[in-house]
Amino acid sequence: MAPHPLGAPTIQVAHEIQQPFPGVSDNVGPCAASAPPSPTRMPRNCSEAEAGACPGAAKKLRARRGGRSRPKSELALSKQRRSRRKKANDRERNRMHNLNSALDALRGVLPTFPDDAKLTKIETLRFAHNYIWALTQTLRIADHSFYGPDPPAPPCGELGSPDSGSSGDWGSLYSPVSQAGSLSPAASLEERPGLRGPTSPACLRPGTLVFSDFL
DNA sequence: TAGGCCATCTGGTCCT
DNA sequence: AGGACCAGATGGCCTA
Repeated sequence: MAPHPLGAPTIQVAHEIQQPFPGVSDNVGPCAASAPPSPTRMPRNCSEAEAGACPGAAKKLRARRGGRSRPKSELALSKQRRSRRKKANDRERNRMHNLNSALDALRGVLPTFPDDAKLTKIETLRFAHNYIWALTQTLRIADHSFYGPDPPAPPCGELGSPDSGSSGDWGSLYSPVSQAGSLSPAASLEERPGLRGPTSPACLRPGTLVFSDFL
């Protein structure tokens, strides 16, 4: 039940989910909000070596070394480790389930046919990225009534370019109606080698690009 | 059978 | 201390 691609600008939320994306607020950490998630997080400012120079660091260090904690037997420690690991596994599983729920919610608002093969995770992200870009371009074109300069090349560098080499073609974007039609997955259905079964709209440019151009 | 996708486990790092 | 986040490893399932 995908909403109309060009429907109301309000974000449609998955039915059983209260928040637009479940767990989003939980996931909005320092990385999500401000800085992009780095492959390796930067080391903390106050390392053990710098403990003396950092207020509170010595206290933290003492706590980390378990200065006050009661000595435990090897068995108890082992049991505690297993228990903690099990709980961490549960949390991690739940976290991934939440992530998948958000991904499903995203799939739900993307214009695909109900009987389409489920988009993979990476396909969902790339498709959403380009879909948003295409909608943005549509709005921009509508705003400028085709008087403005050519729209910039699709910002698809990282997620896959829809054909950045011919960005000028985007100046002749279809009307919203025809775009809605172009969003039909059928447009590039047979041209999507990477995806099993039916496909989803690739580039919102009917007939010129295949889905894989976006991935 | 190889390759892609996925779920899960795991240990490390950072944050509260 | 415990939770959140992340990335690597592993094994199962499916398809070409």
